[in-house]
Amino acid sequence: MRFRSYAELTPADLSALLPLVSEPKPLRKGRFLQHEGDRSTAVFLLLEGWTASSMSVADGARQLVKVHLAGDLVGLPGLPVTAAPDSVVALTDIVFSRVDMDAMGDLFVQSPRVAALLFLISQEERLMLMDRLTIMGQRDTAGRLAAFLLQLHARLRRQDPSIGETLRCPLTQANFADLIGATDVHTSRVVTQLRKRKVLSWSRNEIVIHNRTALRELAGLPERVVARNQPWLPKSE
Amino acid sequence: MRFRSYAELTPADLSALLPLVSEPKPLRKGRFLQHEGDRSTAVFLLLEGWTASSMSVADGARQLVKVHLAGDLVGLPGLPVTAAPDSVVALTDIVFSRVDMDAMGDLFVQSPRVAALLFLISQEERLMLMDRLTIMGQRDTAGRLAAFLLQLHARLRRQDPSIGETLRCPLTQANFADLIGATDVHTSRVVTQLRKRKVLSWSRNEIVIHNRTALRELAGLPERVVARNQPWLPKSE
DNA sequence: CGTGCACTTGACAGCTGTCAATGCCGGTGG
DNA sequence: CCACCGGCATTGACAGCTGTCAAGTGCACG
Repeated sequence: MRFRSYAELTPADLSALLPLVSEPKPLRKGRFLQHEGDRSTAVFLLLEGWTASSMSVADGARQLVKVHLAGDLVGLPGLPVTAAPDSVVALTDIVFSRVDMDAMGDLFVQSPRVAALLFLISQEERLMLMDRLTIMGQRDTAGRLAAFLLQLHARLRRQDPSIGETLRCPLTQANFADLIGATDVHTSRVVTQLRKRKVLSWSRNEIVIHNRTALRELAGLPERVVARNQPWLPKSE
Repeated sequence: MRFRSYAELTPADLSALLPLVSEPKPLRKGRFLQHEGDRSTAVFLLLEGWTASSMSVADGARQLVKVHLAGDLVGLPGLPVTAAPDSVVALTDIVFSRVDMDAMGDLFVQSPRVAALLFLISQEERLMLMDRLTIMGQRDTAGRLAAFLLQLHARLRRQDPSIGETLRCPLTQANFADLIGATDVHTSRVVTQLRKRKVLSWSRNEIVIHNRTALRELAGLPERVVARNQPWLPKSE
């Protein structure tokens, strides 16, 4: 669970979270959780698997805005608007649950601490988007790819520290291209170069980082360090 | 105030907000509210004027991540991390106030409704970043400029509907270049083209939109419509 | 063994960055 | 009142990264 990154959860906190989720439902790879333009601004909790949210522009091109991992809340940015801004597609077979918004309202009343943690997580999402925006504006394709790999690796490693420098993921090179705003062709060329320079190895579903320093230099952004247990957070109960 | 975009504020709501802000302080144009890397992760409320937050990458290039207007909270994305991720510079003479984080914690306890509104505003910020990310990945400089102008105009118009199609702002073309990830030289060329096509006029501090449809097409993203008075929001009191 | 998806490679064009010089305008000082 | 100055914007020439089109390879799966 994302919450634990910021503070310990008491039993009371955990029970406050329970009403948010209903029964888990499965969905096949390739199916959509939501389409852009949908009137229902639903929120989901991803329980297993990978999803991606994408936004498409006039000429049909699409940008992958975010990759969701198990434990991530999906759809929050659609909350303030009347139509879903992004499509959410399952990159693998997944298990998800719908989040009841009335329960979300109650959460703010009954568990200020958990609400504050949810707030913190949203700020972290903002920061990740700011980083990606900066990278997109200032770095070439190699730098963009490096930055995204580092960000994704950090997220995966938070879930499972035992992965070391290995990144197992269902994303294709075309997916990475959509994530960093490049074409699949050019992304392939860049990957080939990074392989030649022994920065990483990259086979179908497994990427291994060999030279993290080189990736950091390509990316050009500092690592973000999470601040845990902030003193201003409301106490549990 | 941003909050009013989403719901009416009762007197109780307003009084819940008061402890957040201390005495207003002025700051000269060009001075910094915060530097990237600062250990203090402070939050500010901008009361008058314009600020911009920027992130710089290894080679010295910098990306303007966001332009803040009066009423905006500044520094929230720095909350989850130990060092300030962005620098905040005053684009004009400004008046600001520091936000007391303990009061922020109390806000979650004592006014769930206002906390939920703060949460909604953060989701809106996320959405704006997602839009900008998509634009950066998928559109050329003309499209990026168009999209940013539309987004900025919508924000200004929310504050003051009487501005019509005119956009008065202290941003230079070099600022716009940093905002959309282009060089000042190329931005100037694109502005010249848009002028020739009678899409807009652009003089030092005043931009007038003549053909909004053309801008929308260049941008390639739909307009976002705010959903007010959502039923799940906690009631006041 | 055939089919489809993912990836690779080559050739070429175009958008955009870089370098450099010039023009414009408001503010300052003589 | 006029000359100078600095910030901002414009224009030209050229190189380079990246997109596009197209063909080909390799691997997984039925």
